Amino acid sequence: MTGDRVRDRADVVGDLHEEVGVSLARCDYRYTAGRRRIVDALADAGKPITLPDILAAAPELAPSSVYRNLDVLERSGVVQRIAAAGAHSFFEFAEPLISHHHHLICIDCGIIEDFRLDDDMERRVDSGLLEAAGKAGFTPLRHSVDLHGYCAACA
Amino acid sequence: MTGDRVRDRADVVGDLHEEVGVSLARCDYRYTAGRRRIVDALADAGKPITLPDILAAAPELAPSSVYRNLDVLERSGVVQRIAAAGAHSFFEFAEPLISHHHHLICIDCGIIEDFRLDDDMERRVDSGLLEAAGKAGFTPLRHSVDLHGYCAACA
DNA sequence: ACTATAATGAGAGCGAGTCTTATTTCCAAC
DNA sequence: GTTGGAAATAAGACTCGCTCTCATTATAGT
Repeated sequence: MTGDRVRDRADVVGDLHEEVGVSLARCDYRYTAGRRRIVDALADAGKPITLPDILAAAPELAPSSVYRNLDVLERSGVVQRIAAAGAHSFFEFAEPLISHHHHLICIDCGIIEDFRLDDDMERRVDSGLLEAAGKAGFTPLRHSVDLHGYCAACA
Repeated sequence: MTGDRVRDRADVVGDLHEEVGVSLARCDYRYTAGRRRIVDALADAGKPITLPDILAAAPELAPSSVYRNLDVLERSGVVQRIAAAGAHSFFEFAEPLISHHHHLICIDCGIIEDFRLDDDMERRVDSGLLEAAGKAGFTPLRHSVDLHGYCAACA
């Protein structure tokens, strides 16, 4: 029961680490303890977080190393950066490590949360975007749909 | 003929300036020559541009003044800032000065272009987003749909 | 174990953007 | 017109998120 749930979670996290390890190895990067700590912090958060968030979760890490490793993880397709104006960037797992989703961005406190569109809607959006891209001679790789407004806490 | 076309364009730009002036006045800001130059640069570009772009179009402007005025224009609802990771922010007219649209963002050269979805698609996307926002206790103000990939020049 | 290669950590360095302050411009009242 | 007060400007100092450098340390592969 409780034991099983813990076991399950450990397995899921174990799978995550394995997938990350494979992604890193594909680019000739090593999966070091520091990188594992970053991945743990991202997994624990369950939403996009900033460098200070990561340092708060793993104070033993050197800021410069975290920046470098986030860059390595981004290059390996493990994490994705979300740019914020005049503030810290946010980081979260990239697809396919995390299922396709979009962002709720609070224009007051800056927090970013994930949300999913149902498959039908997602397909329609995607085909609409593909069409628009084709007309513009654009080769699309991915799309992002962000909702800007006030989160439950700031409303 | 040619004269008429020029006249028409001048009228459109005149309307733009008038609208901007009203927006600024509503926030007790003045519509100065420097701010007008920025608005002209944005109008001439017809797509999101950066501070260096604005300075290239209007070298007589002081960078600090342009930054300050972009901030004023953003506060007045005239322009909108588009954050870019580790690079200059992009600026363009906000709605309703420019019709609702989305962005094609080249992940190679960084250029940003506008595109429109047809009204039907836009409505569907919007209702889908509203529903998702409601579930999360989020109060949405606006949405952004960006397509990331390679532009015609970089493909 | 040995060696080549990658990763780390501390701090210097970079650059986009903001703040400060003295000066100038604008508008309105007289 | 002149004058007085409020807003805008310009130049540069400054902040801060982030990257680079480099000496040191850890990690494979042989």
